[in-house]
Amino acid sequence: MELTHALSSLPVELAEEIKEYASVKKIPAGTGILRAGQYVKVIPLVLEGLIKVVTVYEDKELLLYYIAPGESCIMTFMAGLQNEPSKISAMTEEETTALLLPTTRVYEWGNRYPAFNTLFFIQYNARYSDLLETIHQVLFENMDKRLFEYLKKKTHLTGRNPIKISHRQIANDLGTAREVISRVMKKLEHEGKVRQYTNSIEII
Amino acid sequence: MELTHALSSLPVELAEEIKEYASVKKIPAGTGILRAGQYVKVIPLVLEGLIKVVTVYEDKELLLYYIAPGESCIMTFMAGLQNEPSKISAMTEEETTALLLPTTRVYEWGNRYPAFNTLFFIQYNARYSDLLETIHQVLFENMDKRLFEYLKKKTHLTGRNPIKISHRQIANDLGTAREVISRVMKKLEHEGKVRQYTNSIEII
DNA sequence: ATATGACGGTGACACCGGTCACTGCTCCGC
DNA sequence: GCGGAGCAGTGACCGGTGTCACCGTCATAT
Repeated sequence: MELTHALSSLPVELAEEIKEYASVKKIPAGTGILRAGQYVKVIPLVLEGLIKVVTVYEDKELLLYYIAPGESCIMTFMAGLQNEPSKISAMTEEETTALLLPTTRVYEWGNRYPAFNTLFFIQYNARYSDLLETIHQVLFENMDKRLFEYLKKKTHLTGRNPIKISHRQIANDLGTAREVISRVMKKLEHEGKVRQYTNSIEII
Repeated sequence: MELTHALSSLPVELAEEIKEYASVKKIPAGTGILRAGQYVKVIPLVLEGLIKVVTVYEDKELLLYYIAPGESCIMTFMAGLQNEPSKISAMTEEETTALLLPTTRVYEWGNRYPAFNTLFFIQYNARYSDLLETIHQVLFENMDKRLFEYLKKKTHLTGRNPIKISHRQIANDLGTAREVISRVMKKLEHEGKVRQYTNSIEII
């Protein structure tokens, strides 16, 4: 996604000002963007790539949602707004190019351009919905379905079908143990929903 | 909480305008405010009482969080903003007086008074954090702790200690079965953390 | 007084998922 | 080639919790 397109919903004047003060940065895959407990100085807007957001709890973690191109990590916005430390962690899942907005400017822009706020309200919205869906899955679905949904979402977001990922990775994202993933993967394979190759998994 | 105090963080001019267009309403306990799938015309700001917000999933439900005095149900805001149906349900837990803001005015106010947006950002924040905590509890804690935390929060929010509530109610809120609550309550009682009377529960 | 309905208590049971212990495989670096 | 690291597969086990069946108690309505 190009920069101009990402800002197309905003007044031209504001878009120009953003381009002036924000910087575009290319971030390699697997880079930590935000650690829980950390304070924040920039708000990223993803242009290309994929960021994943997780919550950590007593050495276990859980994938909360992904941030796709055109979206922003509002947790950083939130953290800056109330000057609170972040409750979540974020890292790049793919190589990612992002527009980095300095927090100080962001709040100023919000005051001067009402449309700028709408953008963040929409983001809050999306994240809230994501969390709600995560809750539903965690509480009401069993591993079979959670795992399958996870794989589907992953192929959909990355655009790759045999995806390269280890069982351990999946277990981390779903907040469970590796053995469990092994077991359930076998079951899914048996049901003809997935196929496993060395080093990768294909959805059918 | 009085109306003027609730609006004290806003510019006087805006507060006056709000008082002009919004209406204060007293709602009896147990009234449905918002049903999942419904569209919204007013945004409530709680002045007195307590609203609870739940999500429904295949005839089971789960308490997401409470809305205390001074807070607002941003899900209604969200629903109005994108004209989407609500994904959650809300009802009064206690008799509640609320300030009802007509959605059309709200967006206009957001445009004219930047400070008004901040108020909603803070609310979004609070709800996001609530959801995150709910996720932690559901995924990482067992029933013992979930139930105890639930009771603690309830006494804290209502200000009553022997609280009047049925096992079935609790089970609904925690998204589990009545028998489970019976069982775990016995355990908590045995551990000396709670006491059960006919019709009510006391925390120790 | 009796019937009805809501509530709580309880035992038996099954299932899911977390844990442990161990095996075998592949890919490296030395 | 050898050893170590990381990964997947597996069987055994167990604890938590959802479910079923059933009973006793209490309050209320008829």
